[in-house]
Amino acid sequence: MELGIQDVAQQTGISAHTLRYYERIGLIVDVARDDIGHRRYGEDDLRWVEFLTKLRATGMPIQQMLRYAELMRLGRDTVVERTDLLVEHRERVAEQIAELQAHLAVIDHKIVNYRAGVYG
Amino acid sequence: MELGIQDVAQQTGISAHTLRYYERIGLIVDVARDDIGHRRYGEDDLRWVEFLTKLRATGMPIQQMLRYAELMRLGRDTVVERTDLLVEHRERVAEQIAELQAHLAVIDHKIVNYRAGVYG
DNA sequence: GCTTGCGTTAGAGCGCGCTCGAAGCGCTAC
DNA sequence: GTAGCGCTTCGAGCGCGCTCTAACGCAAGC
Repeated sequence: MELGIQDVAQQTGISAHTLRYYERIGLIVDVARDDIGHRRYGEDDLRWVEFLTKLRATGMPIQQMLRYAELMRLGRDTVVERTDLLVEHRERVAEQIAELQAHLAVIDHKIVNYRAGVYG
Repeated sequence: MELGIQDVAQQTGISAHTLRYYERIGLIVDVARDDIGHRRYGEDDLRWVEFLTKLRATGMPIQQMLRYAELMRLGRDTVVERTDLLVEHRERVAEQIAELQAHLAVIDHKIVNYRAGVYG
């Protein structure tokens, strides 16, 4: 099962432009090519891109995603470092969620006030 | 109780540069000046800036914050529209939190796998 | 054989939200 | 009086993550 760049774009929600950009900067590597030079993505590529979208959507900077990608390429010896990286990221995201919830409570409070006739 | 720009910067975590920028674009208006032209923030200003930080931290675009600021200036007739704006924003933030939590679960799963000796 | 359409590359440009720099003024300390 | 600091304005610059353009190639359809 091999996919063209538009297939991957459609399935991941990442534009073809951005997929090429990710490859250029090294976030995606070793994408196969067909006889006329067009990219052919395999299932592993698709899974990788999908994981990237999770990291990005949770606010991981591209530099860190690059580091993670590099560790993947270096093989299983890097599992501990990969785990550490993800754990650190998880903690930042958890904090971010907590902060969002706190701010949301303030906004909710404002909404309640407005509905109760407080005009300020 | 009046505050200089550095006081407000310190209390809100927004730099003096950014406070001036917010004023330039109209997010903050009618800041008093002392006899030599320096800004003097009152308590209302401080509360407003603090509310702005909540909106920003939850990802509200500056254009929308400007709209909200404008509605505030237009007085109590705009309470319904202000409420609508905040309710819409609240919903977006709630969605964003849900999405973050879903992505976090995937990352957690990856961490668990790594710790269980799954190397991929 | 020529148009249409999707792919390729390298590099420029963009939108957002700041962030900084330059030039100048007034106050305080020495 | 002069050095230094912190404030002022206005406009330019920046960092991030794309996003788009230009110029071209191949391949299928009419």
